[in-house]
Amino acid sequence: MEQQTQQQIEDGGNNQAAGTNNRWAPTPPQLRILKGLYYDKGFKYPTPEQIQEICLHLKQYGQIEDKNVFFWFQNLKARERQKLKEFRNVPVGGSLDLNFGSTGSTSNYRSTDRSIDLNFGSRVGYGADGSIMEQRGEYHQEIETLPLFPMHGEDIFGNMKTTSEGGSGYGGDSRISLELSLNSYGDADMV
Amino acid sequence: MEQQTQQQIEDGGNNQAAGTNNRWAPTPPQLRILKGLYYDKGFKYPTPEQIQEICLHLKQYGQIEDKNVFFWFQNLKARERQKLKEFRNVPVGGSLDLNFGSTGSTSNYRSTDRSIDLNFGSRVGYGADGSIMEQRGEYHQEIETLPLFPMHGEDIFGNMKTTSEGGSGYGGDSRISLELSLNSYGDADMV
DNA sequence: AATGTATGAATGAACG
DNA sequence: CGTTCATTCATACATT
Repeated sequence: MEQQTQQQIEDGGNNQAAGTNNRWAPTPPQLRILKGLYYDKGFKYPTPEQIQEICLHLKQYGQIEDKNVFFWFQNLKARERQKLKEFRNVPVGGSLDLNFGSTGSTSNYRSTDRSIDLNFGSRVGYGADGSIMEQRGEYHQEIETLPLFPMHGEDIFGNMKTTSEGGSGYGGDSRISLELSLNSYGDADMV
Repeated sequence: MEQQTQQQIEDGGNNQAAGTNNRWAPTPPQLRILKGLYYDKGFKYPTPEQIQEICLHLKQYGQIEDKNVFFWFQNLKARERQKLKEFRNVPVGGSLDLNFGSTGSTSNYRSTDRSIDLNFGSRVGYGADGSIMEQRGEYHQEIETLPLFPMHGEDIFGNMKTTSEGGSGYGGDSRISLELSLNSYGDADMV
């Protein structure tokens, strides 16, 4: 699969053919960066703040909004997980029986028992140097202030950024640095 | 739809011309079964488990993967919706027969069981166009955890270094630092 | 060959 | 978050 011949119509900035194209499509550079974050950095759970940072950075490579970044991560996570699960042998059917669950059926427990750290401070933490340190704590991230933005609407983010920084107390410049490793992410995908 | 004038001559079996042919095409038996499920059984929303079961069953009729089944259902549903939509815009001039082709069993249920009756050998004649009826809003059958799978499976750089907790992962890891060289902010690297 | 059509595949967006 | 919808891209055949 992966037909790469697909031309993503990278409107190098804002080629929005007025009214014709509403759907955002990542430009190659944007995609490269996003993939770099996701795969290289293992950065999969960006907080609203981080989404903004990323989005802001990606703007120089083409038109893009916060929600696009948000969806991009959401979709990738969802699809990756889906793909991953297809392995379990899941016969359980009338015609295709199963019986004796031999085969290392990877019991994917959602264990709530983690003997390790309890000091989950799931909440994002900003390093002193300004780098963002975070990553989901599994379970349910109860980031109190996390609004879970999307949902139809345009300004989903309108409320989170802007003025207050919330508890971070990190005003103004929460600059992040993306150390983009020039990997061959660019698709150039196969086929 | 399907103005069956086309005889998609897919080598009824296994055309895998190594490397040359990547795109899956249902073999006649597979197509017959799939359509039977969709039209006869009104089976339109297979769960991941059911998809696997169907796929497994169809394997005896030719090479096939879960995602193929997944896409098949997705596309069929989408295209019927699309067609119905078009109908509404048609300048109602002639005779749009809204055939309610209830080919036999009207079982429009979302089987609460994982077993799918693939043993119906009845050939159906769904040559008609949108004759599908609504079925949305059905209740969900909470089986357990659901997988799914689509999406490309490219692992080009398969770095995935991160935690990849996959499911139970509660790695202490989860701590990345997003370093985005902001220096490129001013850079005019427009695509 | 060029054009049209059916359909597999991919993915952004949105729902519950 | 898992699932579904909407659009679009890509490609195999079919048609003329």
